[in-house]
Amino acid sequence: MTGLRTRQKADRKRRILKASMLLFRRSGYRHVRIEDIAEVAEVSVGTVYNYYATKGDILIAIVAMEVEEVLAAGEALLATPPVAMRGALQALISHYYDHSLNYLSKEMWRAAMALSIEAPLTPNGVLYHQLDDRLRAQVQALLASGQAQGEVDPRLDTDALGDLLFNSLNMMFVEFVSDDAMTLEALKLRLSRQLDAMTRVWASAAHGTA
Amino acid sequence: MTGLRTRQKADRKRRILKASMLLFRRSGYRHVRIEDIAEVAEVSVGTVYNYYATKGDILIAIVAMEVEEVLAAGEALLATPPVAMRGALQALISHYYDHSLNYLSKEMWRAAMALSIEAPLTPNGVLYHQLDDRLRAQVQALLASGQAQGEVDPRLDTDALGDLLFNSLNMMFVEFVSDDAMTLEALKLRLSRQLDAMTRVWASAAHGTA
DNA sequence: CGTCAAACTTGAATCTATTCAATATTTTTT
DNA sequence: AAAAAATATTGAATAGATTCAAGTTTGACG
Repeated sequence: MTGLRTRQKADRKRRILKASMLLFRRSGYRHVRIEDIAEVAEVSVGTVYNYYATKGDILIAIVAMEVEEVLAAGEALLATPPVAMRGALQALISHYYDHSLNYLSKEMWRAAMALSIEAPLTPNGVLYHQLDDRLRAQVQALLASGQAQGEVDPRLDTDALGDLLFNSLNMMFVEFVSDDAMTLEALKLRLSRQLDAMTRVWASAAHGTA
Repeated sequence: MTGLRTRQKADRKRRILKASMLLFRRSGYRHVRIEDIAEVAEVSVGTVYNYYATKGDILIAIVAMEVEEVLAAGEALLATPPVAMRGALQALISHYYDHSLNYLSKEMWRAAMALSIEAPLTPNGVLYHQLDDRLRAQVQALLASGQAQGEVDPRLDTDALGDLLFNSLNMMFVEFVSDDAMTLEALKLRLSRQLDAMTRVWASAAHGTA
């Protein structure tokens, strides 16, 4: 049987995370004070800091949940090799986007991104960047698998193109969360136009239709 | 003749900005307290806030100086239409990168980016995004001019491709400033690989060499 | 000049994230 | 099961950005 202390620890940590999610979504990350979280989680301010080193850590824990789910879904998509690259890319990335507001509000995303940029060497920042790298690798893997199937011109540098595309989709996501008025639809439309521009070229190169 | 008050105002504002640049570069944005700036600028804390609404405003003012210079140099490059698109893009973007550490340290860039993301609606955030948009427009204009000259396949959507490329170069810059060990060389190499991947395809499309 | 209003400056007070020394609880040892 | 050790909790204290009421300085006008 688990020791009392171990159970209490897990329970307190869960309560703190749950309270934070609730409050962050309701009132915004910035506006919520540690004191508020402590109150809802029924612990003291000091205890919150026993479980999470900073307020930002709590937020990044929520981001990690979000991204892990998206990555898992991405793995599933990658498991069945794509029929058409253009559609597969659109599907993968759209899924990233569609899932993004499940746990986090736009304001929470902004705060998380700001954190990861401002303090890239904290455990937080490192974790955030690792998640990004795994997403990037997924996009690159999809392109590589398309190339292996002859869907993509074999002369293309799929790693570089995947890098290019991932960077862009990531930056577009930054702009999406930076603009409360921007819809998912608008975001996906912008993505779509870039995918068209990219893949139209590939096609012409691959089939020699110039 | 200018009133005394007007002159004093300009003088104080300049002193505050100068003191801030000095201190930010020497000790890092985070580490510098408004009190330190006030002391070096020989004004009180309250006065600093009379000229800049927040600490971040001072930083963004420095960023704006930096980016305005880069934009001006970019205009010059655009004035003489490119001979080879690949080289022109590399030259334009390399210039952005090379100039970037003239006024700002990596740590200052990180702080500025974090600010602009976290608070996109403040005058600060808006200004930062406008600067970004002007840079983006420059990349797109270069591509468009290359297309007008027949350097780039006329069927390509240069706005979308410019958007794609700009997003990527911007995100790579984020990663550059997030990693104190990363050199400008490494950054430009990564860019170069993406440009190769992009332009190799265009060339084959444009010249029908597939 | 002398006076008044407008525009500035000032630093003490406020608001929050974070730290830390004092307690309190749980586990281990005897 | 008492004592000692290990581990957690607590909230008061600290630090630094920002605010604001009170006090100054400047410029306009007689």
